[in-house]
Amino acid sequence: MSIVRRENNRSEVILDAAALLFANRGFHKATIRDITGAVDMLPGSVYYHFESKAGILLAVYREGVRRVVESVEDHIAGVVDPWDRLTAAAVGHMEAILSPTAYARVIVMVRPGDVPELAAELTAVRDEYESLWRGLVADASPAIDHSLFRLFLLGAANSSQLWFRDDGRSPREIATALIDALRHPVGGAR
Amino acid sequence: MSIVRRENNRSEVILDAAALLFANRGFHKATIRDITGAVDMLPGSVYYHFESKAGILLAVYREGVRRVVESVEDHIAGVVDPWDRLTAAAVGHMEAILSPTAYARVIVMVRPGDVPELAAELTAVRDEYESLWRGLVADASPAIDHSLFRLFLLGAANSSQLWFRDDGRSPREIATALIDALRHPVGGAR
DNA sequence: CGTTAAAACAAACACTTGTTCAGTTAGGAG
DNA sequence: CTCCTAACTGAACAAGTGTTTGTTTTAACG
Repeated sequence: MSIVRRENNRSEVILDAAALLFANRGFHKATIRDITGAVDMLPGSVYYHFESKAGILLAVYREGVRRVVESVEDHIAGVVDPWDRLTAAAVGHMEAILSPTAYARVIVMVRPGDVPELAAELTAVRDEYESLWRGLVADASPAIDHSLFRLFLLGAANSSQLWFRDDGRSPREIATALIDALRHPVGGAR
Repeated sequence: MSIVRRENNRSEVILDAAALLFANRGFHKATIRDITGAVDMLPGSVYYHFESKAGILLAVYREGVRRVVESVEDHIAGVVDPWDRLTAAAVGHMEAILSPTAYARVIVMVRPGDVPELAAELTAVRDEYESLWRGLVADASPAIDHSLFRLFLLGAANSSQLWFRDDGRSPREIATALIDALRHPVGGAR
């Protein structure tokens, strides 16, 4: 009657492989065979652990968001000045979505619309994260519209995944430069 | 011996349909049958006009870039002040990539990495366009690194495709707000 | 008209996709 | 040891993919 749970649970291993492949190739180009091949399994075996391929993505996506949230909260902890908080949050965000761990990268790589059956749920998960930013932006109280400011900020940050290279600027430097660009005047007189 | 060229060339019709589908669903989720179905053809018929599915994408992509370039150049024509030029260019860019015509939207929707066989070529085409921005940014001469400034700017602009809605702010308003945010001080003292 | 080539059809091909499922293996419980 | 079941295999399936090929239709030209 007791539940038998072996410690050798490979569910997480599958998720790790899936996260890496989803992040690198996108959801559709990463096949079940790619994932199982990376962990020395057969295609059918994943269906003991997960309901479907979409189910794997959802799990990866949730974990990805969890890690970004964790990273951001770690960075802003104890920081009180609104703009310093914004910078800290940007650093946390950037480090997460550029991390080779790949979980957080999936959030940027696969767009909700890529998987129609999950679109609503993925958007909800993402929105929950963005609401964290709503507070951060509101506290810094920039001159322009808060909503646009947040969208521009996250848009610019996430796009870094397209051009970021390990031998270039660090995520921290990029994040700091981004907030600086939005905070301080850079243009000439009008 | 004379070349027979019918005026009823459906190549463009195919491209229009492909552009729309690529923009809405992405390259891999838009099938040849989707494209031909939209123009009342059979799957095999496109291979008279195009070498492959990737060939269609390349044609759409090139046309998309051509249209963005055209839009940007139209908007900056005659504008001399560097920051005004930047704003005008942003408006041109935004209107193009948010246009329902779909050609330019493909540039943002499908990333070079989505089609490995074409990655180099797509990147080259895109780079050619971005070099236009190199000049614009350099002329405005913002305080921060030109390269980062351009990447942030285009990243934020392109991400608007994810949240833009027809019943909200116009592309022009969004573009203007973006440049304004990067130009004027919005933050508190430090 | 008949000839010629453009343009599209019709039907398949070879392959990959996610998924299913009866059977096998292996480790903990009694 | 025996039983149980978590974990996985092996092999297939049905649907969908891009593409090819031989044939037919369509329109321009002499």
